[in-house]
Amino acid sequence: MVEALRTMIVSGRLEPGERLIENRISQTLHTSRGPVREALRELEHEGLVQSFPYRGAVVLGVSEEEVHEVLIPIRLTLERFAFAKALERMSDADFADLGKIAWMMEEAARGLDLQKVVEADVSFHELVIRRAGQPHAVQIWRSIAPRIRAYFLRYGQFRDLEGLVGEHRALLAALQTREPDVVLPLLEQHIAVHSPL
Amino acid sequence: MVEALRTMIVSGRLEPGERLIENRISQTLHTSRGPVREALRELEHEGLVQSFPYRGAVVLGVSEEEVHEVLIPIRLTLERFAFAKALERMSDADFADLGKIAWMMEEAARGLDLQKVVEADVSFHELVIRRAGQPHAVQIWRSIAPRIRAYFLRYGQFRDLEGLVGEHRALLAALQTREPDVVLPLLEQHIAVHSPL
DNA sequence: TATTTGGCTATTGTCGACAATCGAGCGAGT
DNA sequence: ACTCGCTCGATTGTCGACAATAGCCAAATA
Repeated sequence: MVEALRTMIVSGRLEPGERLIENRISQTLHTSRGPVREALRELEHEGLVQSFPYRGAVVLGVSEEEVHEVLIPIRLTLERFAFAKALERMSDADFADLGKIAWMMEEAARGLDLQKVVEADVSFHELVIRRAGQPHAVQIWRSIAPRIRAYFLRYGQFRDLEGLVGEHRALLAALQTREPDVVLPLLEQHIAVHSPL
Repeated sequence: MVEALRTMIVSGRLEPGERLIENRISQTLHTSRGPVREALRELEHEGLVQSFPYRGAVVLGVSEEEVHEVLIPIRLTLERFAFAKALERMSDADFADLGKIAWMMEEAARGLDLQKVVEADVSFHELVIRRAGQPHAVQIWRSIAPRIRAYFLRYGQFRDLEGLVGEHRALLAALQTREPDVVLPLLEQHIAVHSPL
């Protein structure tokens, strides 16, 4: 139920600056104001929404500058650590899961379904970060990823989806070598180039 | 009202692993479950609490490894950017405010009031970050700072409080020169040495 | 004895109603 | 014309009651 509202915003159906009235949302979503409030708070913590006491909430935009100068560098710091940490801890089952995600991404790319591609992309990275075994790393990832995703879905023109799939396949292969010197350079290039996801 | 619960946790009155039952909390805080729920969600987004559907929430600990290998590096990335950005935008009134905070910190340090010292420390950094004019930077800071603060208050023994004050005075002076080459090295050293805050 | 099934309790999730607050618009006085 | 204060509508903040769920324990069963 929270998910519904988030996708409404992340997918860009709501424009930045648009007001979010709890009552109206609760009606269109056929629920009460309680869950809506929680969803709004969650989105606020994800930086997609800003709310003012007694005055409501508005959809927040993401500037290119902020993405490139704040979100991406932080993401890089986070993932560099998480990937290095996860290397030793990934099981064969994990690699299989990553392969499955890569496959789903490929399917979505073939169908030009940008939404699904991005979704798979996020899952891929989140799975690795989870395997780092550091709860706070996951926590921070969750608070940053939605913004990058929103930026990509809103302003990102259709890029080289096939190439994106290839990069994740390469990342997976690199992870399987369990060699930091192989994984980290690849990761940095992956994040820097395809800046958003 | 949210603040009350947060300080209960951050200040270490609640042990990691302790269960947080909405009903009990709402009673001890003389409020209803609604605000308590919101507070818990907020704390969850700040990484101080973890909650499981239909099973409640527990206080989360912060491991030394996570602080040093995740939170501090991310904080460094964030502040490096924010300070550089804020340099050009700080007004004399801002410098005056920073001076006031430094003074309050000194008072607290003299009285060995660790809680107040840390509070002033956080304010100092948040003010500069706010002046960077990048909403998302502030957002991320808010989601990271409470954890570092909690770590410091819980496990950090009384350190060189006077020295800490001095470092902030130096930071302020550096900011007033508006020279990145002066500020950034000082900042990096400040964060790295006094690892928490 | 091991296992499953059923109810029971503690706790969170959801709802609708009411209270508090903010800002806009309006009118009176200068 | 301008400012001050007031009322009023829109919206969020708070509350108490009820519904849904997960985990536990005992009883029934093989």
